[in-house]
Amino acid sequence: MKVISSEQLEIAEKEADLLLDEFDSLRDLSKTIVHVDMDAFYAAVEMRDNPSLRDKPMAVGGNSMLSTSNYHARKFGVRAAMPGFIGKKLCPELVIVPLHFDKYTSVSKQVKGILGTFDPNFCSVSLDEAYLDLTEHVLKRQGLSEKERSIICRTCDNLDTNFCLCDLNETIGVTCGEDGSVKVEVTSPGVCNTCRKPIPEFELVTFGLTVEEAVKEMRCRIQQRTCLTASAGIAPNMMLAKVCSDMNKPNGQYCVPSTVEDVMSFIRKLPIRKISGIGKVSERMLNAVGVKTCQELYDKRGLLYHLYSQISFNYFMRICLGIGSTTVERDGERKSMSTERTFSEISSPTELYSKCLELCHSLAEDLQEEELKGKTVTIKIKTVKFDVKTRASSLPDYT
DNA sequence: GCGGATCAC
DNA sequence: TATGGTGATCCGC
Repeated sequence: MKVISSEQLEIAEKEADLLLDEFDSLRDLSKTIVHVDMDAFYAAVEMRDNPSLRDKPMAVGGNSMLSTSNYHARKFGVRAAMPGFIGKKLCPELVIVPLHFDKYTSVSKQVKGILGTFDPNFCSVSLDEAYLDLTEHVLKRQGLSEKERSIICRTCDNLDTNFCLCDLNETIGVTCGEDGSVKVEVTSPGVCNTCRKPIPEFELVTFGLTVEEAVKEMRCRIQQRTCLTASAGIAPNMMLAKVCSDMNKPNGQYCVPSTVEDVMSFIRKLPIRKISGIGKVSERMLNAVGVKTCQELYDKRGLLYHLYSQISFNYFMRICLGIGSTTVERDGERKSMSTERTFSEISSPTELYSKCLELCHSLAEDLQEEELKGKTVTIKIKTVKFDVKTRASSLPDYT
């Protein structure tokens, strides 16, 4: 910063303004993108299936690492990616439940089934997160009847296990009145056909024609099917939608309308850390040059132009304009595959080689499962001091 | 292509 | 007492 003159800053600002104009002229507000995010997913599944956990601070994972915590535990500062024993220190009452991956996978499948009815080309990021392009759905939605926009919901959101917890939309029928109005018909009065438990109180809810109504319907369908809540963000691009899904968490949604004015007033005050891709380190570095909000990315564009690479600078300029990707596409071919394990201290070379061989066999198996070969082999080692070193070698042929 | 780093989940 | 695993990307050589 010291050697950058005010002339250089001015020149850089002009360069930046050209780039900003270019990005601005390519701005696409024609798409409606939604980011859906299950609330405290793993913890919520465990609480659903074990009522005794519901009023306790709890986290899912192990003593070495927590994957997620429930909202009660978060009040104590217990967070994802925190070692379990630290969590216990912050909250001695903390209950730690081991991971049940198979369960999360099957719940995730149920959710994906619902997402697919809104956008068949939706793109999932992980078990609990996905992006959808609802542009098509909203167009189609204008022609949907009231019945097609109605679903059956439990009136109370309690998870009393004495009652049927199946999706009522599969056990109870909805019929259409002669005047087009919607009526509910109980086809299995009192008791659920599947689980044989009494059916709880329910009501018919009809959703409107807007994106926001569509997303409410989607979240409601997810809740009826899985007994879990989701939050969602609606915006003209993926970057903004992702930020929005966090605004009214848990069990909420937020929408940035598709106008330049709405996008700009939303992005202005937003702390840079909220943007996916800007982590702890980038935040600290940007803070150091006086950038805390997205507006300040713009204000300091002359300086950033000099301090960062072309790629990073372009990224920052797109952020301060509120521009992001408008095409949700399935990710392409995988580019790498790896296996790593953390184990207690070993220093004997024989033991280290044997550990390495184990991992090689395991990786080879994984590669064969997807019928893949690799050309660059990387070995990674972590010391007791948590130093990480990698050594890579590219082979003449795939192996 | 390599090694160090950051980031997301 | 003790801090994961996987995949992607970027930077500077």
